[in-house]
Amino acid sequence: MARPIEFNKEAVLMNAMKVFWLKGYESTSMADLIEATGLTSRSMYNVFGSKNGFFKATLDKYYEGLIGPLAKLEHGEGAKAIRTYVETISAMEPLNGCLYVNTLSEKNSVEDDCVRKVMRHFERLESAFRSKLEYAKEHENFTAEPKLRAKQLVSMLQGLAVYSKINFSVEEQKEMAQDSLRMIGI
Amino acid sequence: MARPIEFNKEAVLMNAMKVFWLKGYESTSMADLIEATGLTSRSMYNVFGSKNGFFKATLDKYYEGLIGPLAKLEHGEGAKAIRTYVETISAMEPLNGCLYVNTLSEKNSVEDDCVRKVMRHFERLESAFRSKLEYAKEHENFTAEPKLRAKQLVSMLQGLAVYSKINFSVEEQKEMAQDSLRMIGI
DNA sequence: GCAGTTATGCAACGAACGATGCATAACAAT
DNA sequence: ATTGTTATGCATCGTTCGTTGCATAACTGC
Repeated sequence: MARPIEFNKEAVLMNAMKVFWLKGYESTSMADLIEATGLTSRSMYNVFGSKNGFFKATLDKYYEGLIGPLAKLEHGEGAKAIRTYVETISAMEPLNGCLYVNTLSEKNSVEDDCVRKVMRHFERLESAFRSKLEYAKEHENFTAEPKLRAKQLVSMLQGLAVYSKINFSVEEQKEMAQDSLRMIGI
Repeated sequence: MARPIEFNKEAVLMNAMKVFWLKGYESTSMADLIEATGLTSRSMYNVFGSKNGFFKATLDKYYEGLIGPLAKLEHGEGAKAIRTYVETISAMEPLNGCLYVNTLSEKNSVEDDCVRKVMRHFERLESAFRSKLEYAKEHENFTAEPKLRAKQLVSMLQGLAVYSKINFSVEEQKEMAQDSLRMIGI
């Protein structure tokens, strides 16, 4: 029917995501995105509508790297599922912390729909943790309060994302996550 | 000698700090600061030199609220000192998380001297934790690895600052901090 | 009261920001 | 080959950004 799109949308989103991840939403300019993606300003606006729309699309791209482990956690059972999840996440290279955590830090700068997307993810994660911990309390040798410890797990991962900005080492990150699991009692 | 300054520097810094804290460095404009402080643009530049200089001064203002508990921690002894510190920090109202943690999240947007200031603080905190934990291992009933657990303590507090953006409740924050101390073993 | 010094008030700077108008190019359907 | 539709290339929009020049005001020391 019409002229086809020339660029690879997935590659464009991946490159844009890395820029937002590295620089943050506010301090990433359209010029930065143009340089990183090779798109023209006009094409970006045709496809994504606005800077915020573009950012939202890159959040979805980032989510693609999160949903796998999360789904596996949700469909898993007990402490084992949690260990697997935490080990997977803590082994990821933190290009610049975690894009979702960075977005929370910038929450008063980015538009609401983006913040809500991020918050929903963390709520879903906490809920999954709680569910697995409740199972572990009933059928395994976990004794603490699932609701509180689920919060601790989320908060712990968020803390790691921040800490990685001070002391970046995947090995250390993994070690800290392992120790956290031990402390939490799973 | 010359015309005296008309504004109250401490009040100006306090108001500016709150704006940076709420909105972040990048998305705080000079216009925002003018509105919040009542200063004219010209006076701000006379005193602080630049937006970054102004921000650095507000970081110092924020630090005034941190140095008290930190100094008390450093001069204290063993697990008790750590408990006191964590309880004090977790009882603070997180206007919008923690300004220092927010600054780390924006670390690729703010100038180096500001980031270094923040990083030095967390390094100093971690070092203080380690020192107290080493004492606790020798003279009290603490058994874990001080170096690793000191990192956990810093990371835990940073995690709390992020988590407070999702679920803001000082009571819950205090509860989580208490539980963290329990988990860490002090 | 005059000289020296610094803060303030006002206006405006150039640059960068996000976003858009419009002519043209590239395709599919007929 | 013509028509309809949408992407691209290019120029540029109006705003907001951080920052500054300059005349004047407010003070101290002599």
